[in-house]
Amino acid sequence: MTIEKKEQEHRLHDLKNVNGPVVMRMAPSPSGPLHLGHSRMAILNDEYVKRYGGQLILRIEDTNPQNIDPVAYTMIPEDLKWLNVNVTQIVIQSDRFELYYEKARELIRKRAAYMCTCEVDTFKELLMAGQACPHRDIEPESNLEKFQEVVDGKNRDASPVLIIKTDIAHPNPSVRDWIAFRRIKGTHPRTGNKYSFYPMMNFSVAIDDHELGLTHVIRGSDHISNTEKQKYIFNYFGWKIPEYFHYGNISIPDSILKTSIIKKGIKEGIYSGWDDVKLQTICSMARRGYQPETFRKYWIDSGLREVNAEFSWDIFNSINRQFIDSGADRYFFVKNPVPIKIADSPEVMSRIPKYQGKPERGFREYMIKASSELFITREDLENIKDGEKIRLKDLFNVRYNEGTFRFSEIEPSKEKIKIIHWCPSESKPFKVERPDGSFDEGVLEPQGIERNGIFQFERYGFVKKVSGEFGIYIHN
RNA sequence: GCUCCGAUGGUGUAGUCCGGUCAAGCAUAUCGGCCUUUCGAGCCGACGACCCGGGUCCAAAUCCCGGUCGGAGCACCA
Repeated sequence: MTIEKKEQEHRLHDLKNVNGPVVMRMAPSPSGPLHLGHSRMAILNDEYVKRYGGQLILRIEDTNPQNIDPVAYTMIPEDLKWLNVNVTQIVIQSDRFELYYEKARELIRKRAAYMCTCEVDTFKELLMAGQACPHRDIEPESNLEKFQEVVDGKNRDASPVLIIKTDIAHPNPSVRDWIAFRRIKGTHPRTGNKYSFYPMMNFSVAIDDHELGLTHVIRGSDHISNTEKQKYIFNYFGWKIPEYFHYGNISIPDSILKTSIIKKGIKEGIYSGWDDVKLQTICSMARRGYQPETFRKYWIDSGLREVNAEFSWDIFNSINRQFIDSGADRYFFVKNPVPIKIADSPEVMSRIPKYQGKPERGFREYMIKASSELFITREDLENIKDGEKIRLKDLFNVRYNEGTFRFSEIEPSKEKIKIIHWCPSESKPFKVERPDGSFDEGVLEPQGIERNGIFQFERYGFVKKVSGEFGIYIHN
């Protein structure tokens, strides 16, 4: 009997209620460029649109002028392009304020929304007690008037809000009569000072999800109660509610993802910019040598569950390794180099394959003079025992005795001995930046100097080489 | 305060909706071996899991109830 292993490909589960093409969206706020966490929703949405056909809308949610960094308007589409996410339409919410106002007026006329000028604390207290605020039953005409006044920017001193009527006794207090618009001070990067009464995310999202014809919305579990709130809008208008799926949040260890912290860090010089190696922004990870395919495979493999999970750098790096390994020629980089002299060695030509098992890729060749000086890492030197024989990879064997290396033989030993890498004396200084911002300093073999790109430095790790003297560590 | 969700090996997951093909798949980690020279890449192999209790059923990782544990979110950010 032969046991056949069934090859199981990781596959995202199907979406519910798919009838024909889907319309989906991703909706980042433009507080900065996209990061690793964002890439998940982008790729997952993209995968489903690829599966079913349809539209993928990028909707930039810039309805809070205090939370916008203008660079995001250009960086977000670039990040998505790099991730190979196929956006079919871009919608910017700040283009649509008039639409939101119009829908708000309709809701006021339906007695589904009202203007309120209660103090924040008073309003909250009433809500917690399940009591209506005195403004709740004011006639639509009066509300429309007040709404228009605020939209027109009159009565600057008060802090009016537009509230959506839901259920004042709803078991979840946060679902009870929620705020749809509030006044925000500050200049909007795209609309300037034209508007000051801004829609809350729950309002603009509900309107746009309908107006843009969304069929399926997948988003984080942090939106569960928002979905409930937004459904009130759909019901007031009699709109068809999209199919929602809420996935669990992924916590990404050892990462800095909060744009506010990143911006502060950039200002203070802790980070060199959005693409600083210490950050997990898409632009940084791209610069560091991560591949777009890695993001996609990782997120598909992780699946789409309602449970929260933890991101695994081990697995992510392992996937990336699969994508970069075959393209990465090997070179010797000796970190913390120590020059050693080999006694009694003959002149030898060392011929090292650029890629093990693929001679067609070529060789690195070095003529090593008799009794030459070479570099090895301090770590290797410290670990050599007196009397030990070791192999200098693709060169010859040496024996270490009382502080001196003596040539032993060219042919590889039959017995197992330690194999270490080395660099010829004419190697050049080279620096590698680590993901924590520290630097490894050493020497790189001469033939590795000219070429830039992704390489594996043997026994060290994969490095994205950006110049003749500098590279960025990717992972081992 | 309230609402919601989940529990599969060290880690990340597939399977759970529609119970049998699951004596549980994949990946990663670890360990071992192999590449007639990478301790760190690659290839091969091994190890290793269905939270607990009860119920339904011929049959439960899968359905129901209880418990325990864990997580998340919300109240003028998105």
